[in-house]
Amino acid sequence: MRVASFNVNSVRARLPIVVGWLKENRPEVLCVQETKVQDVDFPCEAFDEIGYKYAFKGQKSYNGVAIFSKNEIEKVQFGFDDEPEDRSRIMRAEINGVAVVNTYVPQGYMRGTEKFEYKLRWFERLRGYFEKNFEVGEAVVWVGDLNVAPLAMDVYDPVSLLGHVCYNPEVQAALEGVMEWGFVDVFRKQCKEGGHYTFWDYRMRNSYKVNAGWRLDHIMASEKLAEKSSRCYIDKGVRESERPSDHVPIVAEFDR
DNA sequence: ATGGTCGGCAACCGA
Repeated sequence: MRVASFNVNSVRARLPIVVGWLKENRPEVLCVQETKVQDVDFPCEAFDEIGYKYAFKGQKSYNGVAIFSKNEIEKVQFGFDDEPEDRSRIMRAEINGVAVVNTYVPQGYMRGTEKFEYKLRWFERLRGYFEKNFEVGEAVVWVGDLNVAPLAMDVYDPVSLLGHVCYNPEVQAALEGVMEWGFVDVFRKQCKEGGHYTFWDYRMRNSYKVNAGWRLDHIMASEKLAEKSSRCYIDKGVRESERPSDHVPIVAEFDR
């Protein structure tokens, strides 16, 4: 099965791109982040027409997560279990017997702020979430915009960017704390070379052209599932579209 | 490679 993750930066603004990408690629699972739409306004019809099922939770203007699948999406839950906040940042479901967790991790604004502390705490809560809801031996895939570049090779300029909220030792350790539950970075397992990015900042002129990017979007698989991974790639094709997102999809393929 | 652009939504916030 193929599992993909894509920060769409508004599912309505990017509707032709998302629908076109699903039609062309037909993955079993696509997780998206930053849908930026309230549930009543979610563009369901466009996905009905191409034979994709969906589950989503959003809010006005910010955040919002969704899962699309050709197959049944079962056991859907939003948020950190019973906690009311962040229901539009984390969701899970079961698809084809695989547990799928889709997250949009808080960006963190700046180090030394409450928002950054919240981001660090968010990873700690996530570790607890995996411990509580899943067994290390099962097939779990955790994907999303994690807002962390794990290694120096995952940012375009590791010297000047060191200390950024998405590239510093504290967030890297926070991510590592979740990984230690039993996850494998599937892209890094399949590709050892740096310079492969999933995000290019809109605010930096020509960032895409000069490949001034970051690897912030990830597909993490439990060891049992990661053993079955056969490919993992970043799909930059969507960049050819009109009005592309600042992120591109990442796709992982697992043998049955 | 050292800078600013988007999306949502109606003034700026968040990335």
